[in-house]
Amino acid sequence: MESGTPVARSRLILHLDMDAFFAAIELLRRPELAGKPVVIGGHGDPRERGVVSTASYEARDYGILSGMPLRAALRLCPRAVFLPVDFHEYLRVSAIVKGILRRVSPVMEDAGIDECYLDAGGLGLPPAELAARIKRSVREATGLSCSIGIGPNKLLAKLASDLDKPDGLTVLGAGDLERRIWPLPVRKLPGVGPKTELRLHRMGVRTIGELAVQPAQLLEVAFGRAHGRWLHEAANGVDERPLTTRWQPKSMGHELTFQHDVADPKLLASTLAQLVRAVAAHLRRDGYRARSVTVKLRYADFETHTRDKTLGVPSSDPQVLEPAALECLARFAMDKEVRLVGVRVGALQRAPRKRALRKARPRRPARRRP
DNA sequence: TCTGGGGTCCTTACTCTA
DNA sequence: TCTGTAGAGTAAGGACCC
Repeated sequence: MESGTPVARSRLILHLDMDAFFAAIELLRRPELAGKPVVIGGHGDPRERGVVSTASYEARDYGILSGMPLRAALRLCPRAVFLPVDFHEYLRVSAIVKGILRRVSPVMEDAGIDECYLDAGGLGLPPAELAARIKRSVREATGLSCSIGIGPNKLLAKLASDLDKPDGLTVLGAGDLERRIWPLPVRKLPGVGPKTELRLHRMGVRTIGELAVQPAQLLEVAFGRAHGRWLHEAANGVDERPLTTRWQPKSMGHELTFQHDVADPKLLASTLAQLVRAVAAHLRRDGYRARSVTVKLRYADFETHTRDKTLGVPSSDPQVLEPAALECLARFAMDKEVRLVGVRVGALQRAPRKRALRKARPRRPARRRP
């Protein structure tokens, strides 16, 4: 564990990350699986199409990682226990953890089902003690362990929480950027995925420290303005992003990967219609209307394309959304088999609130304009 | 031999309009 | 009236995150 004074001005941000969250919850429900390699993903059948959501630390020892095809995980460890994803249960536990955090500080950013940020400034407790208390509360309430990182901004707090996993607690202080962050591979930086990593490697940049000394202008030319600037600032530990305490959805969608590739246009259209109805129900449940509809197809060769349409009037009505989606579908080339179809609606607007529990009344005629 | 699903954000290209 | 252009809106794709 590290402790020291925060690197920059006044901010003190805490990042909490649950350890192997899905797998840990399943182990809690099935104690007999403790110590065994457990893989959570898809419907729990490793012969089906699907990927690994989370693997227990024992499964990770076999090289099983999140995002890996279930079939590949099965080959790496045929004796692993495969379980389906039980999202509802994970959401329930997630809400307990977030409730604990919100009671500590109202300035809390929900950053996914198993992680969040907290503004830990001005709470009157030394950072390490605060973190230890939170870890204890989470364990008492859920039986689960988490890792916590504390730093002067979201970026460094997140990197800190990853330095000592599982069940870790890291406070990054002055001088820790150069000593503890710069030696890390660039891939550890949020915003550096496989493509950016490869391009950086080709530039001879392998560590965050090597990235930090690249001229900002060079990175902006190579990666575009926004991304290039972020890479430069992030590598230097600079991150001014505020905590986002309220979240508004910008789009909603559903997609489905077929167990076997599909060539039948009727099956494709009926599947799309089902997905549209589900999305429309989602919109209505949450009180939104959408003005754009995007249909996505992934062909058997994994090539992925989208077609979209902007509606004249925002809607959550499946009778409006479905024809728009089918119109998009008709614009695709159908010369290859399809493995995935999806629909997403965007440009969301809040639907006017309905007066609930009121009996239907004859509608007042629309008022004439003067 | 394979590669889920739910999202966000950014870039580029194109079209329309003032 | 013609031409050039800036900006908004739209469309499509790519990269990334959990």
